[in-house]
Amino acid sequence: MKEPLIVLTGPTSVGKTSLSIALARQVDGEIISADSMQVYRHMDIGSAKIRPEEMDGITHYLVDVIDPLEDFNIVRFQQMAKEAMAEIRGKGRIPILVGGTGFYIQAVTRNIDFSPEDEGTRIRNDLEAMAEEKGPLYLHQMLMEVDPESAAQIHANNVKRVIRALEFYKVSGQPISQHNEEQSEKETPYNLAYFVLNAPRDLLYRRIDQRVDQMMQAGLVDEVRALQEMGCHRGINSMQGLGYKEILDYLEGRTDLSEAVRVLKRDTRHFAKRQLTWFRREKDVIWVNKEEFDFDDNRILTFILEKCREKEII
RNA sequence: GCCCAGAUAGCUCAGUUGGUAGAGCAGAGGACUGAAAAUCCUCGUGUCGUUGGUUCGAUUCCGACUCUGGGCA
Repeated sequence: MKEPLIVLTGPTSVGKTSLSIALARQVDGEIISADSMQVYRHMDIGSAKIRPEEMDGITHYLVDVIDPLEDFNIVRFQQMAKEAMAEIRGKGRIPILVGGTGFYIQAVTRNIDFSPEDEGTRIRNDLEAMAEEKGPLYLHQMLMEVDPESAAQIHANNVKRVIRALEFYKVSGQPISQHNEEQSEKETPYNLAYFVLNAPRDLLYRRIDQRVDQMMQAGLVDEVRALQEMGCHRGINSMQGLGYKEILDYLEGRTDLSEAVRVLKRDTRHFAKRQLTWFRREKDVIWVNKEEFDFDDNRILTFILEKCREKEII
């Protein structure tokens, strides 16, 4: 019998957090955060991080574990998530993956293979410099020569993706297109129940706008200023998060505050849309449309538990 | 009351030397396998304010009207 794993996700501000606590209570589970920003310490308001008192005694993993100046990525996430799952299972409990970073969830549920690459970053810096100097088409040409299949799939303007493909080829000697194809054929090693919480688009957007206003009232500007004083700047991974890059733009005088807030709301709406696109593509996902349950969390929870029983997870 | 300037896509506006129109933003869809809250791609028909006139033909020129700014009384 495969080991059970519950996933609870959905677009930003749909209401995952409160539901996740109730779910953990019901199934005797512990929560692993699948969120690329809540891993960082000192980034509480902007990442809408769960507060300790909200946890209601449920153990959380991968929240507040990385320094904002440190680099974090999907490989480290996958490794730490696997360790957390082992620990939870050791206690006889069920791991629940909760968060909005679809790529991170996929790394776990499909157990994507990331082989070690130490020299990656040096190559990456060289390629970035080259892109800067000679333009995106030049790099795309380079990719065309070593991995025509990837070159056909990746748009030349998508410099990050082109660089990664080139980097992969240089380090492994294998085209990334081939690697990706192999990985995409993998089946999940878990007995999986993958729930995507969703709500009507206009409602979702209204909640996003409201939530940004609440973040501002809660002192987002002060939080970002403190991070700035710790040495954080827009070049590092953690400061690419929504709420951080916009407020940094304001603090560094590139824009005024009302414009920063406007852009933050807009980009958060765009982000929610991209999250939904990602989940639509994932197979074997159970959609939970809140309006079908009259927005009643108890009814939603009952439905989720029912599905978990069907799959013999609980 | 008079004078001037506007009235074109959900919003801000461009434009048509008269042959029924296009940008940005908003919005929608998609990609994604070591930056992923990142990065990238695709998608624009709307009584061109209303109504007469000139014209083969008017959103474009002329008149009247309505509304919105601004100015003068």
